[in-house]
Amino acid sequence: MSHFVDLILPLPLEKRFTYSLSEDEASFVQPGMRLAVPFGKNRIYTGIVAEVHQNPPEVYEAKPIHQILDEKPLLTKEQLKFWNWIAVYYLCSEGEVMRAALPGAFLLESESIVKLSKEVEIEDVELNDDEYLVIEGLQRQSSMKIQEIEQLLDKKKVLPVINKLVDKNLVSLNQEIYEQYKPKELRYVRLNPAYEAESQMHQLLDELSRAPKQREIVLSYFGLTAKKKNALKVKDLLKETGASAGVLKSLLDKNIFEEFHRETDRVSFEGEITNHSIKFNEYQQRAFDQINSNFQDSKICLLHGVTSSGKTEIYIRLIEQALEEGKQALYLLPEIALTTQLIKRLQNYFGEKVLVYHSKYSLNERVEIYRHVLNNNEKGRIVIGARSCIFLPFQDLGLIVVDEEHESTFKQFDPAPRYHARDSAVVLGNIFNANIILGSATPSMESYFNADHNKYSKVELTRRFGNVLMPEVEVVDIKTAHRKKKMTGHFSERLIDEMKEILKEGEQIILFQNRRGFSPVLECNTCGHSPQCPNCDVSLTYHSHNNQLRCHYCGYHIAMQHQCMACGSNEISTKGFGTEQVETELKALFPDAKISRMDQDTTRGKHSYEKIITAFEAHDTDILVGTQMLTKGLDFRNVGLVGIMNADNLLNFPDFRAHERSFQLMLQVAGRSGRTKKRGKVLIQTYNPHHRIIQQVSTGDYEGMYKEQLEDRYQYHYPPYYRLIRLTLKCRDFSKTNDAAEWLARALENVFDRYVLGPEFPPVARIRNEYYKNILIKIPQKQSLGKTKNVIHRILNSFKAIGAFRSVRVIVNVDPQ
DNA sequence: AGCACGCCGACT
DNA sequence: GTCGGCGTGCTC
Repeated sequence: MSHFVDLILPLPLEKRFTYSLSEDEASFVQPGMRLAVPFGKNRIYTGIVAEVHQNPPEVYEAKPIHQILDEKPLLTKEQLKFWNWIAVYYLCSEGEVMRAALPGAFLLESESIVKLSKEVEIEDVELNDDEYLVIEGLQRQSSMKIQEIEQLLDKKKVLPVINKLVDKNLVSLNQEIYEQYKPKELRYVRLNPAYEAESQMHQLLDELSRAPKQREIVLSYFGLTAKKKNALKVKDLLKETGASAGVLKSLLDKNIFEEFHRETDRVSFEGEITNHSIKFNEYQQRAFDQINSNFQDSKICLLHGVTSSGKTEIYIRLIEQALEEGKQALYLLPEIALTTQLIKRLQNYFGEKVLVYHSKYSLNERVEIYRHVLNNNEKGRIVIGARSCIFLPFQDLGLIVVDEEHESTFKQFDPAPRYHARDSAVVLGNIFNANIILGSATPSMESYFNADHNKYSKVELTRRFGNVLMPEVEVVDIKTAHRKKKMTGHFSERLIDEMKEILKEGEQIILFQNRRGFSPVLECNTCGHSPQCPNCDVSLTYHSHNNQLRCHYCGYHIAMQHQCMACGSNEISTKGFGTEQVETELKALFPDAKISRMDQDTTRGKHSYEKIITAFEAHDTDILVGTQMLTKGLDFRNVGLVGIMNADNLLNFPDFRAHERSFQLMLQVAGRSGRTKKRGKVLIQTYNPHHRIIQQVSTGDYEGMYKEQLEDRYQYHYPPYYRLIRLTLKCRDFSKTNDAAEWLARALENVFDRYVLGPEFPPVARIRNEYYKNILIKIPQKQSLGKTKNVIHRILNSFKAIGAFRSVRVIVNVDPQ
């Protein structure tokens, strides 16, 4: 009987691929294991076993596999099920899910290696220049990668050259597979057992009398090993004696010491559990009890708690509860909120049971965390991290916390799978029958709607911890202020006065300026021309720190221009304002204050984000200017005032979620103010002081905002009443993009009729010299989601079959944010 | 996605 | 003449 295996390969291809297995292999291979398989002419890929079976493929001969990479499955049954759900729901391939889900180090790929054939007489063979260079190179370094040969010959197509050499039997072409994960090893030393007897020991010390440094090391070794019996790290020994590595080396060379290596764990927590036991206030206690009783009949609970109402303590107790039942817990956070503050808090409580999983972590660290979770180790019982955490191989998940559930960064934008971690977590939770808690001070419309319609249960926390009052919000009308000439740059008189007051009292200030879509752009005062990016349809923005004009989309940059490129005029000014300009104006207004800025430019380095935060916490900064980064779960104690520089550029964003977003953002920034005893203050500068959202922010009226927005969403057919799928077409050829979009929209309209919108150019219609066009499909609640997706799938397949549109790519985004 | 293959214009 | 560009088709 022959055996076959269906594999998921990490490619954007829909199909699984079938390979043949030997009898032995078939008895060993299980779903979830990794296999290395040949793919295409000369490549090797890592595939995941989806199924082992005995049905030979009908139209082709299955290739045998190359190698089995795992002893036992790397993926659980639950994961395979979950991957499949993501692929079906978000209209992408399982292979794309695989790429997102597995730490890169698990995906071995082959590389072609060229080697010199053995025992050939090169002298008698005729070689051209390129061939000669390759042979000469191989005589020097025995094997070369294709890329190295490309460099050597300084051309791109080297394969013809290599093939000729292979034909002449001079070289061979092999595939080499790399295991990317390398266990971290620590160096240890021990005394050569020959010296262990007491007499030998004395003799040794005598021998070393003329090498005092070496003698000292030996003595310290005895000292250290006497205390604890286990092996001694080289690092510790050298640290104790202060001797150099050289001295130890001579002892090793003399065979007095022996060196050996041991694998160690990269992910470890070295602090102490301080375990400040949690004291709930009555409101927290009530919420906690309510959540627990809700979990009895509904597994998903929305925790709506105002800023600093103590949601984290509730999460911690819920996690503790899950652990007591012997289960694992997952704590999801939006990317930007991965603050050390929260992680420390959890680690102080749970010690090394907590692991942080994050895309910024190294290849190797991620592999180790993955294994800990897979083996259901003590370490890693609690995983905290951003969206990709949902792909870890949980064995017995008892609780998922989705903190700041309204955050749109939970949605992956690019590349596929374009999944929403909150929504996917709900599905993951279902698979494990786990409890799920979605928490936010400003829940998303979708989640609140679900709670409203009894899909989720809901618990409210309306009091701040320690009964601190919600900040007092004041709206400043800058239209009037401008008219009355009471503005200094972008600062109203009210804001300046308030800031002076706060600084006098030694408190801190946060100023919020949303940069999105509103960066400083150069404009000629004579002809109105502003420099454009040659590759994208956007204006270049001015960055003062390096005096450059940059494109935010493709990274194109030129030096700052002092003459208009169109008319040559010298009168150029910057329009729009970002954090940088706020900072400059601040320095003029408050020359004595210590000012710091937090935005994409200042947080580029690995720890720069942390540095800014720490400096602010330590009160080394008086005024912090920043973008939305400021809003994310930072817990400052001494902020007396939060200023929102301009609320209007948030509100006027062309998106159906703009109002919801503005409300959430403003309320979240406002929440940074006054977290200790004293009541904080928030100043909102706006041209539209009577805008409903501004009013709702100033009274903290979530319910009002929700009701009103819901009305709009109903009226204009948007979520949560309608689901959305956005198709984006992308191509280097402008008219092809148009034609293809038109074709696709018509085909969709045939089925979905008026629920198809577009095609439309997005706000930025050309990026990196590629043209974009969007089609939006709205799906009414009663329409079957599955069937709709099947239809879209079918239409996309007919689309791909049209030769003229072959160069047009279609990006599918389900539930676009 | 990668990669081979094939066709076309631009140069040593 | 060859090199490198890109469009097309295929991968068990």
